[in-house]
Amino acid sequence: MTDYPPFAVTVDLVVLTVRADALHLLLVRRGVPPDRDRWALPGGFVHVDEDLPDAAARELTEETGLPEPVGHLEQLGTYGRPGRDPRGRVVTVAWLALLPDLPTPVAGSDAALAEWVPVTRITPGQLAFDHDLIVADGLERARAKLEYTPLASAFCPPEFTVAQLRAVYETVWGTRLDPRNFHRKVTGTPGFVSPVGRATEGERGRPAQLFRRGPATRLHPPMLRPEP
Amino acid sequence: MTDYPPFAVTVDLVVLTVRADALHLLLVRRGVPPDRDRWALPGGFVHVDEDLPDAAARELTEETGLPEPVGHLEQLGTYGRPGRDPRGRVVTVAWLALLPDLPTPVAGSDAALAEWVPVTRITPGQLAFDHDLIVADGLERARAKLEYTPLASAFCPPEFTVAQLRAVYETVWGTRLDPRNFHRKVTGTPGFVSPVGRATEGERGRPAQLFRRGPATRLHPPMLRPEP
DNA sequence: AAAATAGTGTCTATAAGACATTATCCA
DNA sequence: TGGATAATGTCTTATAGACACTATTTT
Repeated sequence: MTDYPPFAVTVDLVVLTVRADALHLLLVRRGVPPDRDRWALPGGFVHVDEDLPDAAARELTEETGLPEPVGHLEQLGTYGRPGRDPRGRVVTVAWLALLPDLPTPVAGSDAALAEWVPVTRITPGQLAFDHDLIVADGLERARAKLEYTPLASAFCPPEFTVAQLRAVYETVWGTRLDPRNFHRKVTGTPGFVSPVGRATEGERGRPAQLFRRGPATRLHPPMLRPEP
Repeated sequence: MTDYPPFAVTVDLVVLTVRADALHLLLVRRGVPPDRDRWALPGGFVHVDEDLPDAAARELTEETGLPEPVGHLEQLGTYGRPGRDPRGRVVTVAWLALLPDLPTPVAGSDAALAEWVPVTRITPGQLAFDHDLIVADGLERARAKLEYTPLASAFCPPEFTVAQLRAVYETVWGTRLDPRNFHRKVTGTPGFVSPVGRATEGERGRPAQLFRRGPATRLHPPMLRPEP
């Protein structure tokens, strides 16, 4: 083992949520060099005896202040270009997290410096290290996954309406979808959503049926983005 | 940097090809401990000043003896469970390579011990380390990517027929596809393949038109696997 | 001529796009 | 009652599945 070059291994998180009809990314302002006072992805070093998914989940709870696991967390990719971190040879395993809009805003130890930033506000070169690239990859992954998985519900609370789910698609894709065709597609695709049997109360207009995430892991057939 | 636990970082390759109507995986028999004499994925340590894609490409050429880059190489995922390698904390970045059936069989320095093994011959627990899991993930990735990308042509020589391309799909998916509907789909999807203008010669039956890989990076609409 | 393989055409079933209508709440 | 939102229905178009037929080569 001592014959081989030592690396530091970190995890970095692309944490996305939908709030106020805009896609938001969780960023932290770096308090220490390098890239001090610049925005960066939340993350940190992997512990000696820690598996990679555990490290990602740990950082996610630390940065969001959420005790229980909600939403969705998956590995995005690994970035290790020499020179990407001036401190030395650091390889980072990036993860993509999709979370509902949290009623409890971020609060916790590391979360004090964390902020939700609309992805439209992020400009190239603004982020520390190679985090621009990682964010771009994460956004494309999220957009693509909505096509052939039921993961849009990861952006929703446990019980949600078809209109809420449609808002997720429209926000993440930046497109408008026909409410009637969307309703037919969602309720007609096996396992996409499961009806709760109750409806919303106290809202404007006709009450909407509530649904939970269904058992399907893939959508058959997929819901494809409208072509440009 | 010295405050943080040191890791070794390796790359491992899931190299697939289609030969004799069967999907084959490139495996090496380990010549050194640990797991000596067991089958394992080709791979090795990342060099100090080497980017991860470069390390993967280097290992690929070393193990296959191919000088020029052919086929397709993409990052598959990163595996770092503590204890996955008895030598210490080793994180491996796994890559998926799709290659045409090479007229020159594997030959080269490290390639002497490399062999093409039909994936149906691989039994659980047969491979070293956690390579069973990596192979399973690689196979699923390859099968899924054929649905919505034109990557099946990465298994073919530069010029190929529709029947050859269909054989790739049938072999990777383990299904039979209707030749006429497949022909319509391939030639009708924009950018999937580009006609060369020549045909095969000296084969049995009517000569087949030759095609090259088209400019598309995604298939619209995708070619979905037949449901079970 | 027969066998083999390539390519085209036709009909049907399924799903998506466009859009009208009805249903049920709150103010 | 009117405004707002949810849900259903209809028509058209695009695509996939099933399958018949024609075309061009080798033997």
